Amino acid sequence: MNQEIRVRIAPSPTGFFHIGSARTALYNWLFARHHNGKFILRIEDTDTSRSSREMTKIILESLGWLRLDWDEGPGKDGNYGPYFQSERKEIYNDYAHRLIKENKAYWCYCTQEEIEKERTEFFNKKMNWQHRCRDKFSTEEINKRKKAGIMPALRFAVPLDKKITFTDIIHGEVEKEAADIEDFVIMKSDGMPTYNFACVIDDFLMKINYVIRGVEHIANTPKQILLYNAFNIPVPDFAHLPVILGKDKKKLSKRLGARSVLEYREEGYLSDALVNFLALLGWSPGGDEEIMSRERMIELFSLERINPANAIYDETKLDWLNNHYIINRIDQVNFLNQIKPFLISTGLVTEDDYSNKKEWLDRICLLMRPRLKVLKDITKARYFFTDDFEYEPEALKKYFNNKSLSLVKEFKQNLESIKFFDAKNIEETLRDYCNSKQIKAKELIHPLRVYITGTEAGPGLFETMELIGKERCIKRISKMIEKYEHGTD
RNA sequence: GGCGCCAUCGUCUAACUUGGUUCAGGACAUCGCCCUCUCAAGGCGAAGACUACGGGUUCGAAUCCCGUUGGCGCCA
Repeated sequence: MNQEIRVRIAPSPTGFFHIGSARTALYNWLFARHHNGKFILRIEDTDTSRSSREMTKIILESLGWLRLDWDEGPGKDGNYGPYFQSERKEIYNDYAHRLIKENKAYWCYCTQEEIEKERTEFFNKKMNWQHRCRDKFSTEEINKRKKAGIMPALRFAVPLDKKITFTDIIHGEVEKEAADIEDFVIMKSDGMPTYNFACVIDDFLMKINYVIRGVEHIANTPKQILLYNAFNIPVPDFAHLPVILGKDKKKLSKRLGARSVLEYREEGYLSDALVNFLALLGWSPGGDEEIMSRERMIELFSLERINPANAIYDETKLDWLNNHYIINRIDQVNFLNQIKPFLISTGLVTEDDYSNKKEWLDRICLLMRPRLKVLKDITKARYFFTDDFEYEPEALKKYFNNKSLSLVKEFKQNLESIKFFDAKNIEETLRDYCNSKQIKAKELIHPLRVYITGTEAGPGLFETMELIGKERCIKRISKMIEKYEHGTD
């Protein structure tokens, strides 16, 4: 086929843009890029509410951060717009009337209560139930109902004798008897199209030839195929992606800990790491290759290699991947640029400080680099930036005692005599001192770290001290000595 | 209730299309050792899956078929 491949994502701006939507977007994007096709963004905003503008912005921003660029959609006009469903109402209406004219759709004047009642009756008899009400009411009855103000919904008249089959790229053959499908609503009584209807019309008009979406829509597909047939328009190929489940095996949702894509940005995940992680959640290139650049993923991606089983979402591997990306997959300059906003947003430094002390800040960040799961973890380095930090109770319990105090107190004088307070000289001084006292270096290093940083964990002590500076180190030590002597007296 | 989808280590997955090379491979997490001033990072290693269960086909099944169970979803 020489036909250009066109795929789309159609998020609705009612919820938020979470990782499930992001993964669907990613797979569509990878597929389009792999085939040099087009990736289209369509906003399903038929439930027009005030918040939808805001939500649309979030979708655009999320995709932008993930660098999943779309070829047509909001802000990027193509020849098949508009790309907001709310601006396409006339189109749906038009198509609906074509079906009515051909007797393929009919108005349903049943009330909600009547439908409910019918359904329970059938349920109780353990019978399959599909709502059908063509020719149910006489013309007089319909007029009566119209006068009573009942607004009708438009239902599609399902051709009962058919068996619908389609080949899903991920799941293979899927079959469904048309008789098992109710005469589903295509236009609601408020004049809005239903998902199945709008989706078919839009996909057709936008020349979408591959529909890649979540499995929750696999049961909608036969209905949509019926619509394609009714309009006598070409049916696209389908690929139904497995769903991402929470730890309790329920579908990931806001309530069950699904987080918005933008939250990952705020936490300090790298978008490349998230993309890599999401790609692996349901897809694998086949071998042992796991860490891949976007280019590599585009090169290797294929729908056939998607695992049909649902995946449980577990972020531990994402944390590892993100750390790996921070250390190995971005260069120093890029790392420094990316961490800057976190230094400021976490209140560690001000914008002014940043430009004044850039070199010093860079050295701290580089020291912390292998220790960062997310960029926000830079807050662990708080003791570099301010004297106002917490002393960990556990650390104090272990190292804040008579023995360490006398050592630190004495060593303080050696520190004071260091002329060039750099890591090398500090280390030399400390090791000389320990040799002369016949003790192991770590016997002094451990308590000293706690005195100066309040914690047992962190980068090498000598580099740490150099960056904190002679004066502040000595001040902190003095303060602790004083505190100890007062506390014990 | 009907219908549809799914089922390999705790998690993500490879091998399933084209049955034998698999007493099931990799990664994360876990545990141990090494490196080391601690924590990370890095190196090495261990443990972890009778391939949900039960049948069948076959000389041979994780791989093909059927059923059961469980999970997920659609119809409201």
